[in-house]
Amino acid sequence: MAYRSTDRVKARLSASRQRIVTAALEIMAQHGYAGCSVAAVAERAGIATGSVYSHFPTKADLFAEVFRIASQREVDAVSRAAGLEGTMAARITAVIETFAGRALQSPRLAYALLAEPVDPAVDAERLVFRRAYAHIIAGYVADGIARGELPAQDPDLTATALVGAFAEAMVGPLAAGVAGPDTIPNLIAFAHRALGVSP
Amino acid sequence: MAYRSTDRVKARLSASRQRIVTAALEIMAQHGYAGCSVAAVAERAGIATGSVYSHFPTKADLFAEVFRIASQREVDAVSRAAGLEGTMAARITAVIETFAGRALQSPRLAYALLAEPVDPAVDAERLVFRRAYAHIIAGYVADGIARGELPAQDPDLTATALVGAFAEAMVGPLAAGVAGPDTIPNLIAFAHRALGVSP
DNA sequence: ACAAGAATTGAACCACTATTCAATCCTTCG
DNA sequence: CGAAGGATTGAATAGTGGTTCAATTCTTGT
Repeated sequence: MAYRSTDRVKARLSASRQRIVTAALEIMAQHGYAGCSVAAVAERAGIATGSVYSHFPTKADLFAEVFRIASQREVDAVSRAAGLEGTMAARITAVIETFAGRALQSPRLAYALLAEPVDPAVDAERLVFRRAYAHIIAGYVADGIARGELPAQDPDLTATALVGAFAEAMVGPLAAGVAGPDTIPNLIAFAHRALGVSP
Repeated sequence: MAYRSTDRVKARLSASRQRIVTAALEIMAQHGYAGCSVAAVAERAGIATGSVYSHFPTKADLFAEVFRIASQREVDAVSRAAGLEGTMAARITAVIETFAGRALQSPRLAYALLAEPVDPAVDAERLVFRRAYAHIIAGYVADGIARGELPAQDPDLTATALVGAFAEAMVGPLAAGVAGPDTIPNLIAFAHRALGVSP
């Protein structure tokens, strides 16, 4: 027994793995999923193509993780922003401003996460992403109903429908690169009506 | 000049083209876009693989047409149903019942039209489909505002957001194969609130 | 220093499927 | 009928890009 992997090596491996994920994220933000060949990711990470496969069994596994991380970031940002607010109206405003603001900041990445055609295995991760959003919003809706701020409704359906509404409303602007100045306020007004917040 | 294509031949060609489109639609309804290899379409149409290419320059062109036709069918059905109604509330109810009812009738096809990963060139056609829905709804919304049934709002944004909401609310049920019995009524209630129809 | 074994390389491989095309079959018309 | 040209065939081709693996380089413990 002349070799057993040591902490230093383990750290290097983990750093390498991290660099792969980061490289994939950067390429997605720049050229979308379409630009993410394994070779391109490896090159940007500064390793050989084949080395990707000592960290991830398949490309789909790599991008499932990439989507998971990127999505979590978005969901966390929205959750954090909305959590600071007290009323339902303020919360949903924060959700939309954060979601839309961040999407417009990184339009290519947002498009990849929301709508770009991807491998079916990766698409599954996208559904998780959308459900995570819906889950947060459903919590707020249930809360709002309990506090009498909102009329009776199915929190899950409302939340799912709102997530769809937000995503669809952003796809056009994301493709164009900019949103009209009223897009976000209009979307907020839509959401307030849909929730039934008292004006 | 010993040959010039005659009407009978032209009819046969056009019938053949039609059979290709129909075969593609049937396979989509059965196995989704994923099952639609050119070879599979040709076999179902009863012709050789290569013959597809004497009717369509590329697979993407074929499926752009297939999506266009299938989408138009859906949009027409919704438009027809809603057109029979007078009030905004009744119209949007008809839109949702028709859209959701038809989707649940052909879940695999609906999933392919709405959400399945497809070739980017075909994806573009999907956007046209969604915009066509939005356009119809935007007309109703503008009408509703003019008649004082709805509060002031941006008809295009409301319509786009509603289309996203409908699609998102259907994706789960389509994947599961069935919708809970309250999905459609709840979605109708959501849309009524979002539009601001007076109760 | 050296042997054992792990990590890395990157060019070759492979699977998949859209697309092509030489050969063949049909249709038209003199 | 026979020649001209179009339509059809389906096996071969080709482009793409994920995945593999023999060779090489690097690490570790004696």
